Amino acid sequence: MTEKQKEILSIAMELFAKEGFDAVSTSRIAKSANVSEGLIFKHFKSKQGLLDAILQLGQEAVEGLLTSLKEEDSPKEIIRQVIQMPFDMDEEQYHFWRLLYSLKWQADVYDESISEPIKEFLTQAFRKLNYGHPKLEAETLLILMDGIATTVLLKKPKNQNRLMKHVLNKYNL
Amino acid sequence: MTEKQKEILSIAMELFAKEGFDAVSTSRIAKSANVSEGLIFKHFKSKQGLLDAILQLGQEAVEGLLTSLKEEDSPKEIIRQVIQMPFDMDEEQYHFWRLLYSLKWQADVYDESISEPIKEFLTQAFRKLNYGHPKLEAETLLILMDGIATTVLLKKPKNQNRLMKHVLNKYNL
DNA sequence: CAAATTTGTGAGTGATTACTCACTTACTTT
DNA sequence: AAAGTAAGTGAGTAATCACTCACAAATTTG
Repeated sequence: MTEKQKEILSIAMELFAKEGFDAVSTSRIAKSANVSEGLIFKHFKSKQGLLDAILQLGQEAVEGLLTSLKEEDSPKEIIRQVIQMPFDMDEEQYHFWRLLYSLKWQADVYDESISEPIKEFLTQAFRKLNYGHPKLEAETLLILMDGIATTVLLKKPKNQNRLMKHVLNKYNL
Repeated sequence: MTEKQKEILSIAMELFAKEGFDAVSTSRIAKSANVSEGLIFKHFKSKQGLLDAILQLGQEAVEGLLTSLKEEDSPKEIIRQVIQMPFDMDEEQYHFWRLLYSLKWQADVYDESISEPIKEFLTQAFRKLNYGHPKLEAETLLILMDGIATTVLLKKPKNQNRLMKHVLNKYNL
């Protein structure tokens, strides 16, 4: 991948995440990335193709995270890691997730395939801990994490740490 | 308010909610509402003005809900009502909330003024019930409700009732 | 009833959109 | 070094965008 390709992807992800896919024009992306507009279409075929490439890269990064979860077998540790996830994101992850969350609301593009495997792990973990309704418990925790991710992505609250500890405490961690 | 005005507002809210503010053109709104495009601008000045009018109406409807919460003084009942909120929406409320939630992700328009008063009520309720950290508890519940509202608005899950009862059960209700 | 105001139309506006294309420049391969 | 391929440019395109405006129809007011 060329330097300019990487630059286009990086700038586009940041702009899409901050302002929304529809609100950012290919001409603005080209200017911000110091690249001719034509190059975007040479490499990514269309604006949608550019978005697809961004999502593809992010998806692969997420799968890396999942692998480390898979190797963990202590149920308490699995739950702890899931709860901690939204609280430690670097800037690139931050942009990716913000983009992904904003795309949920665009017509019919919602995709829950990312959280589905995590739900499986959580269900197993709650079952091992003898929770009454492990699947429902996993769904509820995931929904809570979705809410937490949303507030972190949108509001960057100051007392994230207190919130995290409070949630961990609710699950005796 | 004219019939055509109401029609414009209703159609625009539905389209904005389903496809996003940027993705819907004034020309499409006019066609869907069987109205000339000029009329939209005569009544609402700009596309942004149309959005503002929609949000204004929704805001007023929400304030009605808050009033009934205010009159409730049993802490358990307050918490129960907050938890039940996202599970009973009529179609118009559904469109309004979906629009509001999608707008969160547009650049810098996020507005938490709607949930702020609810947070106050909840904090008081948790305090009355001798929870250790009533404010943190209220924040956490609101974040969970935000996550639940998101899944209801996006996925319309089949077993909403089981989820609701599970959450109520977590708060001994 | 007449005047005035409001409601409504539809053809137009310049600006911006995603995208194309003929072309040059840089790098690889033989 | 010659030929072939990939990277990159920038001016152009038709379509669509939000918005305006001169005007007509309907309604309200004096």
